Amino acid sequence: RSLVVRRPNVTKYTYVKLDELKDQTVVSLYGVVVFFKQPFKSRGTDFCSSLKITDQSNLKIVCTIFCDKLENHPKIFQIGDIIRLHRVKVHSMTLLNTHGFSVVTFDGAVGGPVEPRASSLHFHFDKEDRRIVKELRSWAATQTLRPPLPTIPLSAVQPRTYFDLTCQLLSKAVIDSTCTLLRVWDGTRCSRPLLRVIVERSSVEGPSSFSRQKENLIANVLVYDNHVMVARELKPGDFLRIYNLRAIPGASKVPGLTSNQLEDQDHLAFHLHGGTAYGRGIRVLAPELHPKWELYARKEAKLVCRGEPDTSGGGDAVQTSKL
DNA sequence: TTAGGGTTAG
Repeated sequence: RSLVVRRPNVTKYTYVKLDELKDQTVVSLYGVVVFFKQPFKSRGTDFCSSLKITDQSNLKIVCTIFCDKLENHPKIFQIGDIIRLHRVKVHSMTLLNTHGFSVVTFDGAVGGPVEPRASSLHFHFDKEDRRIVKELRSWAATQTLRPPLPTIPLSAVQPRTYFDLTCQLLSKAVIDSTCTLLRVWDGTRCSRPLLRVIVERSSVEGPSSFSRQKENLIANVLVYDNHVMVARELKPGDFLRIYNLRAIPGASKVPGLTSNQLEDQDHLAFHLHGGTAYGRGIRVLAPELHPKWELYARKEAKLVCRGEPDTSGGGDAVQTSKL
């Protein structure tokens, strides 16, 4: 009988800076995200994540990740997120994932918890990683890495603008092969009236109607083309960030029926147009990025209901669990 | 292989 002593995995990763990249080599590195697209279906067999990263060398390097499984793509939610890439290959000053590739991301906020968001089941993470993340955060804080679009609440949305929306999906409905309706809220009331979109009850996933008070808080988001297949995977109750969403006044050219075309002239609809320009896309948010719904929603419920109890039965104030 | 950032045009 023999005793097998399993040595701990002592794989030591060496991380290079972006000004140390040599063509055709396989490297591991840390960076700060300065641009990203959520994974989108390529014309080949894989999803594609397209991003640009930087570090203390101040170079900006494009990185492209092809992977057939969505969950293996980097979990990036905003400009300034920290990313760690293992085994990417340098191709004429761009990076491509290669065999054995793995990725972990972190929020970029100085002083925040260093919580790894891994895209693989097993990953290495130790004190040294913690140190590098903190170092990169501090450096990034001295740079100007503002996102091109702010994440703003519905209450601050202006017509004819593009913005990122953090919200909860309440229900969804397939409208046709190129368009899906997402009914969402973020606990704030839009300063403009919201367009109503009427769909067949049978096509709705999730509740098909809500209390009148709640309806006033629900934004109808029409997602088109390539976003339809991402929308298919979403479940009512999911917390989402929708990138490069566009607020459009008026009921014209909205597929399906709206309640009253004339009356709804100035009502806001939200369109997620086809394509991935400007990082346009949808992402389910990691739990640590879930907004503080109780605070938002309770406050809003008071404003809306003026202290009167909600009539929907479930209560409008909090929707933290699956519906 | 695929994409190779830089607004749909509903």
